[in-house]
Amino acid sequence: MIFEERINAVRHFNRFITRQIGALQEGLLHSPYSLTESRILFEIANHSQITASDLTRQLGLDPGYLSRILTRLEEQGVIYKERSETDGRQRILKLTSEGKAVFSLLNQRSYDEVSEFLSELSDIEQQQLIHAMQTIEGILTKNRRFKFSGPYFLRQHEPGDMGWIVHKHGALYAKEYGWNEQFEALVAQIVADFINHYNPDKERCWIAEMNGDIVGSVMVVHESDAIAKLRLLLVDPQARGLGLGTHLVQECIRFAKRKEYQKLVLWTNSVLIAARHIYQKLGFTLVAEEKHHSFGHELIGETWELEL
Amino acid sequence: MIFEERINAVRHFNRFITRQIGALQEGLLHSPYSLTESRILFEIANHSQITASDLTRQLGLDPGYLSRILTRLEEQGVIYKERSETDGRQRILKLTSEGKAVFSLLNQRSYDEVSEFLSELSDIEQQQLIHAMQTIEGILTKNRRFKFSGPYFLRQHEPGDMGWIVHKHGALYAKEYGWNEQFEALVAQIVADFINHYNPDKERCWIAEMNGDIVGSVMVVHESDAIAKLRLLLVDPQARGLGLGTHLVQECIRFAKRKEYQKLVLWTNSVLIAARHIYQKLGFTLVAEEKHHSFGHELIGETWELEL
DNA sequence: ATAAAATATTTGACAAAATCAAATAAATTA
DNA sequence: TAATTTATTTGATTTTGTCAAATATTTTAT
Repeated sequence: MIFEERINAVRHFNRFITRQIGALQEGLLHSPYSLTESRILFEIANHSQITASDLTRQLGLDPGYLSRILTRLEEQGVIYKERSETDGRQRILKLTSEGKAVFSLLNQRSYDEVSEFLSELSDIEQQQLIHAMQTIEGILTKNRRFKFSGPYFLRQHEPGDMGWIVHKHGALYAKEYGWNEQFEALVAQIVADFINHYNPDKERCWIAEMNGDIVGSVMVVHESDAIAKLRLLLVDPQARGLGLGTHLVQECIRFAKRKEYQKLVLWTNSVLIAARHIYQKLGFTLVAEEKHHSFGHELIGETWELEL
Repeated sequence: MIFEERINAVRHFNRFITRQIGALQEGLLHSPYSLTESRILFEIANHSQITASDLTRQLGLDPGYLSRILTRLEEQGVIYKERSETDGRQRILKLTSEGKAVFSLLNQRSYDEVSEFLSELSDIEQQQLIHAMQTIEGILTKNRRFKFSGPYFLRQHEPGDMGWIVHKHGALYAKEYGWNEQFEALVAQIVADFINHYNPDKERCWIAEMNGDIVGSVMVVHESDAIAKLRLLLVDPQARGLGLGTHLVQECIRFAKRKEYQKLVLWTNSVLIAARHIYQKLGFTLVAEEKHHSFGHELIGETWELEL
């Protein structure tokens, strides 16, 4: 197939999917809520700490328009707003118990609709369809030209995120470096400490989300009044190459400066090449190395520091 | 992957593509025309005989809304309306020369945008993407649940369609039955005769379109004042199983009755099982058979008739 | 051949969805 | 401490879309 035909094939698909988009969401349509309202309810239901500005980024909506929709939903008694404790400008959005019932119905209808559609396809067709959808999503998100307003966005942690961090570290390092479950245990210990001693004024965790999936994390913890420690930097393979790792570390540096730490330190291992590059590029210096036998391998641990 | 995960994968893609849809059409967006207007201009530019009601079917728009958009486009001087000669209620929509310039610019911008996006992908990725898009389109259009307002629609022929009929007959019968180029020559002769002696009062050709592609055809020609002949019934493989063949033949029967023919006849071959089924189901009877050597094969020709 | 039904398009009256600019309050940076 | 940025809200307005009814023609039924 020559290049020109490929272009036309893509344009053809664009026209096709534009026509289908209403039909794809039909399950959400036959309800007193518009498609946009349903999308908003879906996001609120799936995040315990979401704010209006998160929604504008995630769904690409105008802030004023969104604000009015949220006010209406609040009047109808499906959501309520709570003043954020870490930032007085923000309002945390949550479903009321009535809202949960409403969402559950919408969600069920959409689920059933897709279920019914899928069940009419053969097993092979189902596999082909899902594989094709994942291929398209993968290729479109990797390519920045198609970003809406950044392919990913950062937020602070909320319940459930810590489990993701542990799971992802365990799975990813096992797969890429062959590390054993001792590593997952170490990560579990770190997040347990973070939760138990969390001090919002001095510590922070960032979660990166892309298309509704969590794709990255990092945290800054209090070591002493002068020293902050960066921990658990992770970028999911599906989000690599987007500058997400750098963005996360920059966020940590800005936070540490703002909170008047004098030094940001971190511990890593020499095999983690991609992470090392980021630290180096952002001005960290390697101050110590030591061999250790951990996670089933011979490793070289490294301590890096950044004067703020 | 278990069934439940598949459902969630599809729903995830639906949310993803809903977000992306604006970005996908970005090339059309930075212009004085809205996405809907651009889609309308695209359809008008690509059909020399299109009407407003065709557009409502193709694009799924409200007739009143569409009428107003068309009036506006006419006031702006990009399109004009012409009374249809075969149906006084219809207005044929066409681009003015200014409209052609406007469309050409829009079209070029959209083309360039996609071209630039594609060129940033590797050859493998391009192939994967296009294959995935075609897979999705194929599976979604075959499944009636996702239809907008019927997966296909019928219209009368317009310039360019006859070439498609010849090409498609040649390619399809060569592929499925191994017929040689003699067959394509015969088809070419038939369409040439149709065009040269076309009598709108007594003859008609229908073209079926689906997602912007032509996927089927059939024609009724005048044999004598009492006898009409059905010719060149064709259904593209991508549209099989939708009842299109039956629909096309029914259209022919209705037309022949209306025009007060007493009999509708047709000639076919015994190997064309699917077509035979349709004729039988709609009341045609087999009145004659004869062996003949044509198109490189030994065939049994059949004559079918329907009393009207 | 004529009356009734269906189709293509237009128009009027509205409602819903979305945009833009400006205002306010809190947090961050210089 | 002042200036800037960010999150949210509000007012004014435009765009987009829906629904029902009207008109002209064509098609179907009798």
